Amino acid sequence: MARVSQEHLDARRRQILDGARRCFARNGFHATSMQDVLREAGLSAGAVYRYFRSKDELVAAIALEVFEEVGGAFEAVSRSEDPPPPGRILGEVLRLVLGDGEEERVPPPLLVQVWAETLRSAELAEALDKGYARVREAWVRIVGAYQRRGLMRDDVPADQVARTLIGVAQGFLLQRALFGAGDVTDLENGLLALTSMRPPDDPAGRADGAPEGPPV
Amino acid sequence: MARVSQEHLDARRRQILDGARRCFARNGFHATSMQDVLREAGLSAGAVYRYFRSKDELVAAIALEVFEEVGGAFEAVSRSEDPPPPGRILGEVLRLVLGDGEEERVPPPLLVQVWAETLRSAELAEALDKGYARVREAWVRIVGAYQRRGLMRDDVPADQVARTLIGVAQGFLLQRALFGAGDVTDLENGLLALTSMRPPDDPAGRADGAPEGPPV
DNA sequence: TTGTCAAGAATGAACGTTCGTTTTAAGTTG
DNA sequence: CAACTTAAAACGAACGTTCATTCTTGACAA
Repeated sequence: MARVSQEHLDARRRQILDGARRCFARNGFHATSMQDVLREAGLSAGAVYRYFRSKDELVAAIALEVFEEVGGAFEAVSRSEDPPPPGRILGEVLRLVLGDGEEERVPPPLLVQVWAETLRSAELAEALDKGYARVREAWVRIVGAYQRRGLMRDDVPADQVARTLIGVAQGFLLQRALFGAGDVTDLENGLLALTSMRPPDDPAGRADGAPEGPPV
Repeated sequence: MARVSQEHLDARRRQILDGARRCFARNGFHATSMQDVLREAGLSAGAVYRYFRSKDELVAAIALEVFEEVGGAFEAVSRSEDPPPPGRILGEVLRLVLGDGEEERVPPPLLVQVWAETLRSAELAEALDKGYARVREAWVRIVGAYQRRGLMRDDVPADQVARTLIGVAQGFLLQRALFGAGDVTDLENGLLALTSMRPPDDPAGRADGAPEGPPV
């Protein structure tokens, strides 16, 4: 038998995934042809189709990887018992997702393509739903900690705040993909300014009052 | 002459755009074939190609429409001299974008597809850049008003706060597209809670101090 | 160690399909 | 009838995928 080592098989698979990632990040899933992927991976059609049964399978594999990496970043920072302010903690998440300087992790354009593809694939939608549920739970705990410590009014359901915070991170990643610019520090500052706002009808700045009527 | 009235021409064009919008919102630009568009619009190939020279032109027309609608919503609410709190004003924007109950405006899934396509098209990227610049200017004015009134610390550049707020709206729209759920009211509440936070090392809740060190 | 050999891995030309678009002919309207 | 719109068939190009073939690998006999 001329069976090749498992490491070799894994490396080949990764080689294909990496090449495909570059293509997909550059041109999206549908505008990238298999020929493009083959060229970028430096392999022939037959070789690639030994590792992935179809283009769809390749797309799904990459999308699931992206979910894993992004979801992992969101959960990794939620372990703290004494959570830092929202701006800092979101900054940590984003630095994990973007790759801290040296090695690039998830290119924001690829993430946008994955979002778009998720709208068309039931399999991806299910995976994203599960990942999102886990992330949301983790962040509900963070918000709960804020509320228990009296740092945040607790008459707003923690889930709504958690979703808003996750949305802030997603919006930042989207802007990174679309406009390139925007440092993580800018987001940290922006959120810092928002969290330190003073309700307009309450110049004293009491934070746990009901400055503008109860939420609906 | 069998020349048809201008109204008829406009109506036909709109009929095509509407059908294509439904298709694109459902399946994305690339997974939608021209046959799909023709069927949905109830027209033949020859008819459609009389109004749009190519599929790309049709895609661009729809994307530009979406930019116009979303950008318009962001700017429409920025006219106020005495801006409401961020949560409320963002709620207004989103209700404009989503269509206030009755008529649907921009379906969030279509918006996600437009974002993805913008990453591949220089023409769309340019249009989005211009629209984003205008929206950002408008929101810098809003944030400036907050800061001038002492409602928000002014040691954070208004542009960074504006971009963060725009990101909140984009993140909400993304979640609407991906998960369907999430009411605009939830976002208003979430932002209300965030803006009423108390800095952790400053229990008194002074809003214009420097509760956790100056921004970088 | 070296040589042999079969099985697995990789190749790339070719296939059938489907795409966006064009062409041609029939239909419609003032 | 003339001017113009619509329908539908047909086109070339490009796509994802397959398959007959060649190359490479690693166990094993000597």
